[in-house]
Amino acid sequence: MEIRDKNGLTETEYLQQYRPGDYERPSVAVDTVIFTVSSRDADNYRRLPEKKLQMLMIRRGGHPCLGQWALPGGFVEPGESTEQAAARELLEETGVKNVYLEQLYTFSDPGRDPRMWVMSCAYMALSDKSEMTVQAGDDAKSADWFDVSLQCTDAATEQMGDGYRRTEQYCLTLRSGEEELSADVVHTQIRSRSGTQDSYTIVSSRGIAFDHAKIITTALLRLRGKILYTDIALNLMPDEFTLTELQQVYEIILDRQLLKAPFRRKFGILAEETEKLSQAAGHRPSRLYKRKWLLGRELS
Amino acid sequence: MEIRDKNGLTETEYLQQYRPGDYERPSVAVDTVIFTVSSRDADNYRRLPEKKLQMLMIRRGGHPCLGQWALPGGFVEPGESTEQAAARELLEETGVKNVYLEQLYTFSDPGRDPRMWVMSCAYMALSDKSEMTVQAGDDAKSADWFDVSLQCTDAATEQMGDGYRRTEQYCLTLRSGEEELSADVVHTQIRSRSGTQDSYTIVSSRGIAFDHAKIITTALLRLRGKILYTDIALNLMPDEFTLTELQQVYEIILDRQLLKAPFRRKFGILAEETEKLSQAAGHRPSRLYKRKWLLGRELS
DNA sequence: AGAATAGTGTCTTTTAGACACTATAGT
DNA sequence: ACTATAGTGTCTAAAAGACACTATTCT
Repeated sequence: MEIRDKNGLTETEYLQQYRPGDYERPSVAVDTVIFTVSSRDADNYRRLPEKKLQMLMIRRGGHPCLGQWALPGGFVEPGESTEQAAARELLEETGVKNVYLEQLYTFSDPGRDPRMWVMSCAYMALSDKSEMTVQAGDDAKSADWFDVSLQCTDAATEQMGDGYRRTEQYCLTLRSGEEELSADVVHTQIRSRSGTQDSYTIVSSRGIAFDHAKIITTALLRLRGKILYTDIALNLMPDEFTLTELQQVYEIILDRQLLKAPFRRKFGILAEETEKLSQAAGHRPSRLYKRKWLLGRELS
Repeated sequence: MEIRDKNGLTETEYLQQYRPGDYERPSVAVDTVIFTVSSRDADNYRRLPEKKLQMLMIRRGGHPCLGQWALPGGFVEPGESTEQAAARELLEETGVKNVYLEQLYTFSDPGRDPRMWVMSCAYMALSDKSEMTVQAGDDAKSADWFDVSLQCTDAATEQMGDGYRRTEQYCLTLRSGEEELSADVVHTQIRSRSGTQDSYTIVSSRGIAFDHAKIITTALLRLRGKILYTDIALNLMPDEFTLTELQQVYEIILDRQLLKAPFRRKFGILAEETEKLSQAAGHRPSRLYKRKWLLGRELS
């Protein structure tokens, strides 16, 4: 680079003399919503085990939000990307590694952390290992899997002169043994010619730290949307699985029943037959499948 | 809050005595890819004007990347969200306001800015006002609209033991009068049971500052995907437009021709008839439409 | 035998793709 | 009359939805 700026400096010279200003900078954290699917045997020996969507939360051992549950996460360190930070924090705080990780959204509302200016670059992780070594972190923290349920309790659209405003109310519930956390989150969309506004507002949050109910809701809605046109759901499956299990995973994520035949036509291409059959079912055994990669193609 | 932590402090007391640590923090910038559609009259009086997809770039007046072109953007200030920062910078640097704005991705590779640790929370904006008051910013900066073209020049998928690696090579070209900027960007996807990696790499960049070629490519691919199942393309249209114009916008974004009848069946529901007809065409005039809001529903 | 799930066949409806045909203003 | 676009009709192929039927294992 031989170009010189108005002070007569080349780029190399400029960089050598460059001193960062001392304006205020935000802290940048990463927080990860990590989903898994658990199986619990049914009461009836004939029936298939019941599946549940679960996510990992960590109990806070200090202020703020002491005693509440937060997403695994932490601050990004110099020299690493947010993605590396998310993977590192997941490993440090919970022992989880080798998972599917995708950037979700960056939350930056001023005041989302009462201590100081903190942005959170949120990630969504998917993993099949229900029996992961979830090791508690350092001080008085404990990690636990929570059953997740997100229900749309109300939705309304009102026309405005030049556009509309739509509000969707969601009730998020997390359950783990005794513990029951919940939050009401309202998603407001305003659309008009003069702009757009999309905001999630936490109406009430019982036991969920910071704005993490917002992050979890965003992750769940993203997951619901994406399993219909990508193969990410396969990251939730073990090495070998039956097509019925795959369908159950879709059903708990979408929170609705699907028909067997059309499901197999559409999503069967994500799986490849093995020679094996499921063992010791109280009924006809089922063929086991393994993941078939889409090789960059899209679904449907 | 009456709960006390291990030091016996309540949350209020804790927050009062809290002092942020002096660990290193990144600067956080916002950068916005703003797209518009321009019309240029054809040589033949009968033919429709030709449409082009355009985006706004700003010439850098200082190091680093002096003389190259960068996305409009700047640093997030205390007390504002990234979305507010993106809107503010867009207004300050280019005079553009009231546009559709959506968060794109947060770029955080260490070393993406040679001066210091800077993350960029990137936004995509869509607007119809081709005749926006694009006022140059402060020092020696100039803003200009560039015609955009993104072509996939090569794609390959190679199977790996337990998964695959796919690489897609894109050639991005930006043209404005004399100025021609271009970059080759490779999108690599690695998928396997033990994780996922998605990276954009800038192979070469001619005239585009920092990693902005990456951001632009991401925005274009997002736009291509989203116009097929949302109504965001309507943000690129003026108040009144013909269905052929709408189709042209889809065609320049997708970079392929569409058939008229199926296009109207699928996307015609995004528009509402007016009484007016287009004027002074060298052929049969066409009905003008205005935007019809989807009211939160999905397309197709 | 009976219960529960596994797996497939097929009918209908909807949507996408392709193409041809008619309509209409301006020169 | 001719040109270029406007707008619609319709045939075909593919995909989605719904449901019924057969198959198989365990108790």
